Amino acid sequence: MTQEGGLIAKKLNTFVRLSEREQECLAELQSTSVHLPQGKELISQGDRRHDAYILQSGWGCSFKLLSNGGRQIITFAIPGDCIGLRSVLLRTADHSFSALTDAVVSRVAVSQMMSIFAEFPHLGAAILWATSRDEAVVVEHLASLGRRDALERTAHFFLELHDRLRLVGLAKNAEFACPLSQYLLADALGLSAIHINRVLRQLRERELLTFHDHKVVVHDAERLKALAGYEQPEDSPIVDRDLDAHKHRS
Amino acid sequence: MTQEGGLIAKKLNTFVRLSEREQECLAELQSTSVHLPQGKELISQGDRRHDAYILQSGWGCSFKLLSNGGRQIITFAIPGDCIGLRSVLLRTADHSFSALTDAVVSRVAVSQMMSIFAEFPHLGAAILWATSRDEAVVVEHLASLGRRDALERTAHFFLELHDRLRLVGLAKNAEFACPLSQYLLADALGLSAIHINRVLRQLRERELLTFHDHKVVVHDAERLKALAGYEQPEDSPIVDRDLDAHKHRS
DNA sequence: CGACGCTTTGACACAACTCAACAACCGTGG
DNA sequence: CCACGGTTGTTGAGTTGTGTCAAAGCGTCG
Repeated sequence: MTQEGGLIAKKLNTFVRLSEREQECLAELQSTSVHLPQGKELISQGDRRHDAYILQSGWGCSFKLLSNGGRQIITFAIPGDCIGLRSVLLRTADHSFSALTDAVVSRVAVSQMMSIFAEFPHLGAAILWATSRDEAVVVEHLASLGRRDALERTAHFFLELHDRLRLVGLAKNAEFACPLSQYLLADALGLSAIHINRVLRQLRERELLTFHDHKVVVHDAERLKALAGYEQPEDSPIVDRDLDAHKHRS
Repeated sequence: MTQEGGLIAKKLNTFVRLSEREQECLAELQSTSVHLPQGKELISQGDRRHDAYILQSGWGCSFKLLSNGGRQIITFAIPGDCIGLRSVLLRTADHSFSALTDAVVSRVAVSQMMSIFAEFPHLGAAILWATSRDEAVVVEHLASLGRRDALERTAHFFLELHDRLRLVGLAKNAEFACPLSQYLLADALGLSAIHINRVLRQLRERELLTFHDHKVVVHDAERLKALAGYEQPEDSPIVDRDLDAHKHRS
């Protein structure tokens, strides 16, 4: 509910309860905001060194351009997500990021990130948790591309997106706004746009899910989950004792 | 060359030069070693809480079992790799890990990991770098599954594996030992074992690469890279100044 | 020796791709 | 106001890459 510290604070609070000072630290990180027009490329594959960002509002996507002419979207970024955190330590960016809608981001320098770990290890751990969760999403995505057919894959994608949006309060129970085109879905799911269209029709005809007019409606979550082989992630907070264990050692 | 600190030290040294004390710290982490027989499952999908490990010798793989009966191998682990580091903070393991050959690992508790970040931030950053690099591999893998055909995908896989093995000194210039079966390749590359066989034959007939008798020989690296659209990762060390920047701030 | 795991090959089936055409829906400018 | 081009969505017909099924070859090991 509290917006102090932005949507990322809301997300991290799911993991560990953040103290006043940690909330403030998060809020400070996001004090300067940059506006990105739709289509703007924030990070480009091959950039020599880049910062990380926190997405305040709008949607984006990180993707790779392949030498065979294809494009693979790694993940869509929604408000409250960290951008480029994974690759700040790499010498060159291994992927691009661009804004899919008008968006607002806050820049976070590598040095700021390092300070957080030094001064607020608790908050640092929460950020690492969010990063782990993001990577778990990427890994699920990988499994989808490798071993699920088009229908399962598409169903799984929307269920996952739904859960992520819920974490930051951007989805109602069975419905959410979704500014993606069928071309974008295709590049994310490793299919052709034409086939995505056919799959969406099937989902609609089976009365499982509707994707229309930038809005997704889940009509039968249970059957959809069964079809996709979807397993709910566990977002319950872990006990703080686990994180602080190292203080009491040796 | 120096084996102190194990193969992981060799790998991390590519990133930043580690001090004596940091080397010692790494060596201490690996002081206790556990032997894993071939096929042993070290981490199982759904485990409630698990530690991280460092793989000393042998090969392993992390994978997901899907409800549709399929299996997707996320990544193969080779000596010097961290295992399960990505998901230590998650409440339940999102994937399994098992030993593909007889193997030796060292267990690293979460609390030990946290202490490293507190006491040896430099070393912690090096570990984060290795983690980032591993994730970059996963992301490339994702792009392969989504947007490369069977031939490109297989070629790309072997080139990447070759580079990873070189980082820990386990590959000669054009040749390396590889204890994988065609079934394992299939589950990693999202293909059927039968089709993998056809692809391998094609690579052999085109005199690009041979996979036989647990040994891979690269016959024409240049043409293979062109076919796969492979881009060499940059492993040059970044300047230490970047990492230490936060010490001199505010 | 036979049993088993892994590899290899052929014939056929099917999921997903490509090409081509058209329909709906914009915002823009005449 | 309507005509317009551009983008996105929809559908059909034919092609192709990859999966499935079946069977045989070959090491290895008990």
